[in-house]
Amino acid sequence: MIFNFKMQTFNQRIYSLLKKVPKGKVTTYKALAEAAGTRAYRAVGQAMRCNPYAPVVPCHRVVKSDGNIGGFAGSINPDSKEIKRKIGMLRKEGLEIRNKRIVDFEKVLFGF
DNA sequence: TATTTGACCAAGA
DNA sequence: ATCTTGGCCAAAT
Repeated sequence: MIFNFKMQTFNQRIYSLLKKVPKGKVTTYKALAEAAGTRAYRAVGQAMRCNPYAPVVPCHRVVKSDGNIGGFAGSINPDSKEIKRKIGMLRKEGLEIRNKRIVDFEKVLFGF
């Protein structure tokens, strides 16, 4: 499979919103959904899993509403190497993560 | 067209 | 703190 032209409208809205989140800040699945004018929190997660635009869409800046990390690269297991990579990226952007949680989570949330 | 499935959420027990 | 339950809604099957 080379190209897949499915799912343009919903995901594209999510992607363009997510691209606005600056380095050093994060957003949540819920916040993205609501900024897009919907309550499809879970569909946002699916949009990330299918994310075809790896570098331009910073999926690693999307976390859960309770401050937990969430999934990454198809993995949901917090101890997986994929999640560790996500944590590493966030740390590199200046965020502090302790025990799989964002420190001062509310303060680094990006406001749409 | 109908059912199932999530990188989710919030409230209870 | 952990587990369950019901709700949510777009995508996949």
